[in-house]
Parts: sequence; structure tokens; C-alpha cells
Amino acid sequence: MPADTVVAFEPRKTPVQARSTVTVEAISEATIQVLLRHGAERLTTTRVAQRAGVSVGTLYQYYPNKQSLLFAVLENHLDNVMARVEAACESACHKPLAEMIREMVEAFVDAKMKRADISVALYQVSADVGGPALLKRISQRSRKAVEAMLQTAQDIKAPPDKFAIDIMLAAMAGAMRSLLEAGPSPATVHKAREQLVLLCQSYMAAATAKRV
Amino acid sequence: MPADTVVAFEPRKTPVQARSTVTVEAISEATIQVLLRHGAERLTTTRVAQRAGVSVGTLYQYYPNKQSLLFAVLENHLDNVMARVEAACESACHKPLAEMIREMVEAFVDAKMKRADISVALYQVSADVGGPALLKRISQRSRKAVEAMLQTAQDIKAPPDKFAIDIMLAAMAGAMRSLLEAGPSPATVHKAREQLVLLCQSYMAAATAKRV
DNA sequence: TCCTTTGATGAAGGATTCTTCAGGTTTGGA
DNA sequence: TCCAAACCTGAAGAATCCTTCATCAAAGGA
Repeated sequence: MPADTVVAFEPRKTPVQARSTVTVEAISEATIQVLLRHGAERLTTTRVAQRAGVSVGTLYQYYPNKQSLLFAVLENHLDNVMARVEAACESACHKPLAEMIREMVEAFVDAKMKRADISVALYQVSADVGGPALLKRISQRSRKAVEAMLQTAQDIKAPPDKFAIDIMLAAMAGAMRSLLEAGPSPATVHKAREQLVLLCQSYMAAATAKRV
Repeated sequence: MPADTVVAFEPRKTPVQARSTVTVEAISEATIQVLLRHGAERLTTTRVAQRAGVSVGTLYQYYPNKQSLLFAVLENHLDNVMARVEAACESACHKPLAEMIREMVEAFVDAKMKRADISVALYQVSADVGGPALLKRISQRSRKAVEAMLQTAQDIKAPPDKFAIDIMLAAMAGAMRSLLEAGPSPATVHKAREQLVLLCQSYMAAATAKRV
């Protein structure tokens, strides 16, 4: 929704030697840390560079501007999560509906928890930096993966509604978000995982059964 | 999660005369507009004042700093929505479970849609400005309201789990968020409303039925 | 060893932004 | 009408922040 000035998002230069690869990785990691300790409002290119142990100039050698840095980190995270979900969807094909949902939801929760700090940090960013475009892209990708999976279900009475899948995914992601932002204990995460599975299962059962 | 410097949040001065009431309202409205047109990143106290048709100094007469302005607008919005949900919960007491959920969810969706622009604008803010505290307060408030309602349900087999209610509310709010951010058509909203009701109903039915 | 690429540095320019305050205008009661 | 309180103004100080670029260091093939 922002959209005032258009800025370049593409990385400026790709690492060639080993040391620069390390540098770029350090910058990504530092971005997360700064986001966590200072918040998006106080995230500064200088601060990020400092925490990464390099100088500002180095940062600008790989990212044309601050936005592109944040965008890259966000995109990378979302791609990671998506990859796991897509893999789970593929491996769950041809199984009963309930199991499909379980595997998909568990893959999502686990992917998010793998680096919970990253997830939490990036929630602050998702609103600004190319949020609309990226989020739409991601939700379409996950919708397609789930749709393809559901079409191979054995025990399905009616074809699932596209819209219903969107709702389910949004609900799942939203619930996960507010969970993560609360800084949950491992026990809480475990319970939430179960409950999210149940949530999605019961909704899908209801949505695929009675078709209007 | 930010927490670096502590700042005052309380309004500096409360309007007494009529004109200042108008001014304060104009500032609130301008905040939403600037948030929508420029994004949180480019929201400036000067810009807000300009759009409100007053000078910056006037703004600082009612809000000690930028954060307190954003906080006030956010808090006001959330209170409005909460009030509607609480009212719906009260009026739905002693009804069957499915109807309870329906009324609660519909109240929430309608409250959010009443001024969809405000909802969308404030999503950008909720992360920074006192996000943790406010959001936690709100979710506790809504949890209690729903909990009280559910305890008067006629057709309930097992007492509902607190945690399950949290999950349901987070899922509902999260799904609503991604819906709103997509800029939905009236028809889409109508469908989503139905689906959200179904989502919450089926989950609550499942969660209250089989108690471990 | 030498030289071309690649990588790193950080002071400084240019642009914003937040916030204050001294001084003016309006309001409403006495 | 008169005055104190309420309100409004907007230039300017102080603090950041983003980004560039001239310069130096490291790497690795010839």
C-alpha cells in the first residue's frame, strides 16, 4: 500500500570469493538481530553493518538500498518456509484428508519454529517492503500446492473451494503469528501444533462435505 | 520487542473548547490517511499536521511525540472493535453453540469492515507502537468475553479449553487481516464472513466435543 | 612474482525528521 | 467591553539517517 517512490530491489553484486559470501551472510544475520533488538523503526544500515562486523560501504556493495536488504531477507525466509510446505504437500498426496492436513500444518509450524527469531523479526518488515506483492505471491503458491494435494484425496465428497483454502491458510498463518509474537514455551508450541491441525482438519471436513 | 527508549504515551492535553476537539479528530483522521497513502515508513508528524490542516505545533500540543499519536489511534480502533465483539458475546449468551459463534464472528467482521481503511492502515503500526502490550491486552479481553459466553451454552459436552479459544480468535483475526490487506470486493467479504463463521464453528465443535 | 578483480573502508554530503518555543489569535465568561 | 485561558503558528535547532566515493587491502590466476 505504500508506493510513493519506486526503488531498485535487485542485489547489486553477487558474491564470488569465499570471504564475501561470509560477509553477505553476516549481514543477513545482523539484520535479524537488529530487527529483534531495536525494532524496524530503529533499524539503520550503519547499525546492521556494525553488528555484522563490516562497514556500511560493504553493505551497499551488495544491496542498492535499505529496502532491498529487508526485502531479500524476507523473501529468503518465506521461500524457505514455502519449500517445506510444498514438499509436505507432495509427500502427502493420495492419503486421507485428515492426514494430508496434518502433514501440511505440521510442516508449516515446524518450518516457522526452526528459526522462530527470524519469523518474529520479519513480521515487522512484511508490512512495508514490497509486502503486497510478496505476500500475494506466497499465498498463491501455497494455495496451489494445497489444492493439488487435496485433489488426490481418497475420501473427498466434493471438490474443495479455492476460497476456502485461502481462508484456511490465512487462518493458520495468522494464528501462528500471534503465537510466535507471544514468545511461546516449547510446551505451548506443542499444544498449538495439535490445535492448529485440528482447526484446519475440522474446517476442511466441513467445507468439503456440504457443497452448495 | 523493540524496547530501547521509554517514551511517554499519555496525551499531553485534553480538548476543552469545541474547535480543539475538531482539531484532534482531524489529526486522527489525517493519521489514517497518511498511513494509507505514504505508509508507516514515510509517516511524518509534519505531513500528518499538514493533511489535517493544522501546524505541527498544534499536533504536539495534544501528543507528546509521534509514537503516542500512533498508539492513540491504534488503541481507539481496537477498543471500538472490542466493544462490538463484547456486546455480541453478551447478547448471544444461553444460545446454542453454533449461533454464539456466528454472532461473535459476524460482529467482528462487521466491526472491522465498518472502516476497513482504518483497519488496513493500522496493521502497519501494530508491530511497533506498544504492540506487545496492547495486543496482549486485547486478546485477553476478547478471550474472556468469549469464554464467559461459551460457559452459558446449552449444548456443550465439555468445558472449552482456554487455549483453544485463543487459537480460534487468533485464526479469525489473522484470516481477516490477510483478507483486508487484499482489498476485497463486497461479494468477497460476504463469502469470507460465511466461511469464517464455518471455520470457527467447526473448530469449536471439535474442540468442545472430544476432551482429552 | 605481478597484476587484474574482487572486496572492504569510513568520512562526509545531502536530505529528512522530530520536537520546541516565543509570540500571535480566538474564545467565552465576568 | 475586557481579560485570562485555550489554542494555533511555523521557523529553526538538534539529531539521525541514507548513500556515495576515493582509497586501500586481499586474492588468485598467469
